[in-house]
Amino acid sequence: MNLKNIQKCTSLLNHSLHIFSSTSNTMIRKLTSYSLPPNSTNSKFAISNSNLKQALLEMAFQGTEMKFEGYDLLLNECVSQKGLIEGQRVQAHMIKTQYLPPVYLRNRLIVFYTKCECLEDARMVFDEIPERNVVSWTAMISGYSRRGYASEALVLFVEMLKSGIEPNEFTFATVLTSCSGVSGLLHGRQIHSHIIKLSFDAHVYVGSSLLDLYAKTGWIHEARVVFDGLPERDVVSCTAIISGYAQLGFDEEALKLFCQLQEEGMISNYVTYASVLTAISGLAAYEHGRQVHSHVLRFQLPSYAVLQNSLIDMYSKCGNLTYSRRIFDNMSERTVITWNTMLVGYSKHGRGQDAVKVFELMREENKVLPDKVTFLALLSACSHGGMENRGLEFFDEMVRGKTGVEPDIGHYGTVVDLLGRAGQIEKAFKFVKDMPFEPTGAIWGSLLGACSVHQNVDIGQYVGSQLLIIEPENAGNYVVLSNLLASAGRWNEVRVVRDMMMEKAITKEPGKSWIELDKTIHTFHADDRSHPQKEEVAEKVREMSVKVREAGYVPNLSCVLYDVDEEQKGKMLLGHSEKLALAFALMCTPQKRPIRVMKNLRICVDCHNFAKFVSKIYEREIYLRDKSRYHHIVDGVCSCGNYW
DNA sequence: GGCTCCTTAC
Repeated sequence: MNLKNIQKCTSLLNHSLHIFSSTSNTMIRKLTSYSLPPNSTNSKFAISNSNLKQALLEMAFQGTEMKFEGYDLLLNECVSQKGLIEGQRVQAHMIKTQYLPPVYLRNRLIVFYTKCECLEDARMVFDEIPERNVVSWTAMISGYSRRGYASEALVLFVEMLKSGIEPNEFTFATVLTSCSGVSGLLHGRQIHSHIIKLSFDAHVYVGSSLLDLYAKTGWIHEARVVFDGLPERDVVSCTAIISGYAQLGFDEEALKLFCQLQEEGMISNYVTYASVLTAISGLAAYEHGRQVHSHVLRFQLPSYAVLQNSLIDMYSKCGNLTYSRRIFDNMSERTVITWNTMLVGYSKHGRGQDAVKVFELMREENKVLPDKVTFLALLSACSHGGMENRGLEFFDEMVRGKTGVEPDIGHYGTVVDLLGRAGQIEKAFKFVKDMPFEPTGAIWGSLLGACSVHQNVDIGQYVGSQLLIIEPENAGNYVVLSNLLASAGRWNEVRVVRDMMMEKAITKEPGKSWIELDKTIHTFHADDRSHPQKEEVAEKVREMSVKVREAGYVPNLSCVLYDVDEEQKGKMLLGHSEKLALAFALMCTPQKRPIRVMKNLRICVDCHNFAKFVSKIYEREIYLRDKSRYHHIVDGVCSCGNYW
């Protein structure tokens, strides 16, 4: 567009200021301020391959009279290209040529503005529609909901009902996404009955949205009922229910359903794979993970960052950091989650140096800014990797406002962990007392753990008493505290703590371990009597126990929290689920093959020690993943350095 | 013309 046209366009737009009153003054002022066309080579339309659209746009800029079809085409293009300036010009053109757009075009304008993240402008258009129809309302509700303005969306939905416009399947599918949290469930239920009343409950999109809402608020059973009741299923509804299970930690159910639906012919998309990979990561079901990856490669799905990120996470949680890093290195566009996932991977594997290197790479590239999670992962990597000073330096940078991320309670917690792990109990204790937040159960808990490892009974006793006030229901706290007191011979206090525990009838989350064999998950509970091969497993454990004792293993009886005699304690230790899983793995896998055992809680000291002996005697590499990190045990030595 | 599912940390 030449200079003459630019001038013409500008003066025409300036004219519009006083001519039209149908659009509010602020809007006109805003639009006229955009009246200078951008350099046409920079314009998104300049690279658009449609000559027609280009011609139309230039006509519009020059003030040529336009009709419905022209505006329609242009706005459509503006929406898909997210061309904010171009779209504003199109609206400016309507104003200046006194064109009064029908509802249809005004709805297009709402969509255009919401897609360009200009919600206020969208609302202005919405407010000025003389006869709003169901599409106008839905478009505006969708705009609010997409941008995270849930309550605005709900308010508008209620206004819509009051105004007498009846919602349809589009409206319901949209408005349900604005219901989340506890109050969301309440609204969701009300909307659900409305849906049934108006007979939209058989609609797939509505159903997907509805079941997703139930899943997100924790009502997975209701979600499943909605899913099973759908007359037809599509990828999205299937993904929603799989993801629902995975998000709530029902990993086995998620994976099972995925396999079942796949057999029934479901064609997955990248969201489905990302969702099921979350479950696979939780289970560390390596064989399933590899299979999903090969599916992704075979079907040549485009390299969506979301999918790549979940693959990185899957490999890291299945113990194969090399593959994680390979995918990471091959990515052309990394998001902050990509970097975080890689950092978390190194952190969980105790590879602090590598984590710091990745973080430095992130800073050098300077394409993506670190966020809260980045620093959480970085600090925890320093902590697990024994890099106390490096961690403190990073934290100091945060406190001095040099990182763009303000430290929150979570970051303070990792510093407590860092100091405690390094044996600086007093410093850690002072840090907790001086920090600008009220200490949480997690923070006292990590400090208590450190006191226990480094045998600081005095601070430990104080920390423990604080912890029992905040988290009286957490059995683990009682166990650690009573063991610490026992190790110092303070038997009376041990008795008090144990009595408190019994009195409050605290139930510990049942420990379980599992392994994957030929894509089947075998789960073991302590003293398992349910596994079909329980006899052989028990026999194998006895055999292992004899062999490791010969090699110098001594049972650590303090890991038993029940008040029974020593012989009984020894027997109970051998019933721990990770030992059963280990035994089963030795029985069922060929010699020399690495063993991968997963545990839902933190591994106990005795089992850790036991596994080290097993790795040496049976010549097996053992990958042991517990709740907080990875233990890679080779020839009797663990990557965690005996501290976790 | 306006719909649904999405990866990291606790």
